[in-house]
Amino acid sequence: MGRPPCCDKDGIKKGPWTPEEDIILVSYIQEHGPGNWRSVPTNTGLQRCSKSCRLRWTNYLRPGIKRGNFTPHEEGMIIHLQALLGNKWAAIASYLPQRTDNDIKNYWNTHLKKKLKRFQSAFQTQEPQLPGTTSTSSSPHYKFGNDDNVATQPQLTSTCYASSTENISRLLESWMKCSPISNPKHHDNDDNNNNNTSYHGGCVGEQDDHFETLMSFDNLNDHKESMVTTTCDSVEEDIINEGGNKVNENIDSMEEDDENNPPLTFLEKWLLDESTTSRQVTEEILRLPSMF
DNA sequence: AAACCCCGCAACCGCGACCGT
DNA sequence: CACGGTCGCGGTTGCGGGGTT
Repeated sequence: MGRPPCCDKDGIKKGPWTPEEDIILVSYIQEHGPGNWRSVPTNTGLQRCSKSCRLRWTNYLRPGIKRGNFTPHEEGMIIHLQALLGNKWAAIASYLPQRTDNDIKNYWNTHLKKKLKRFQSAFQTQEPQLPGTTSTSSSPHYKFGNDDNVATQPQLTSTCYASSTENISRLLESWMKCSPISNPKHHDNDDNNNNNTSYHGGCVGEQDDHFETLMSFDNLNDHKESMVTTTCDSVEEDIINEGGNKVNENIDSMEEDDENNPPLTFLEKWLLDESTTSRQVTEEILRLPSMF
């Protein structure tokens, strides 16, 4: 609303981050924890705006990030959640803690959206009745599925980007040796930690596993609870606000079955339980694109 | 081999929400 | 309650790499 961009100031650098900048940022966050982004450029001397620092951290430097291929299961989750929540990438990302919202958004826009178009155009004449659905028009988001090529397609080829991460890892290694991991002071803003759901273990891209080892400070796990609560609330709100419009009958029936359970419970059950009907629907969808 | 085109991804931008004063 | 500052989210852009001609 007329507020000038935070990055308009002179001397604020834009564009790709250098490994050196990454090291500075990571070192600072290791010491102070994520959050209070406003003070990051000041305290680190980085010629970046606070937004840029936060973005760099959440989308690339944050530990536990998985890069590269999306598995069919991840794809199915995204399809499910997009159908449920719409373009709430942050909410979707909270169910795929190793993926960033940006990653998911990009993947949706570059892969899944196209598949939707292909699928819809191909089925405009055929109007298939998906199992478990009463009407294809009532659940339009399900009108597409997995392209075999997508999951197997290498998405992160060897680039200077990956080598940058390795450089950072190398440089950080020496830093870590002489700097025992401090206990980052948590900041009040829960939103800062929305994506910090998996700082421990998990599979990361091969170029990042070294990095992850360096970055796996356990105390960040404390942020989990607030994230889950937030997600639960937002999902519940979405379901209520939209009157279940985006939720097909399978979910409605599940909701009735689980009406004593919190919404998150049934949603997670729906998403994760391989035996649920809706899961079967997705599997059906995932099988469809082989014809394209 | 060079030029061109397409695609994927990292980063930026603008806006709304939230929080403290 | 109003206002200003900060943060997070979603949409968009632009660059670089790979593929094609």
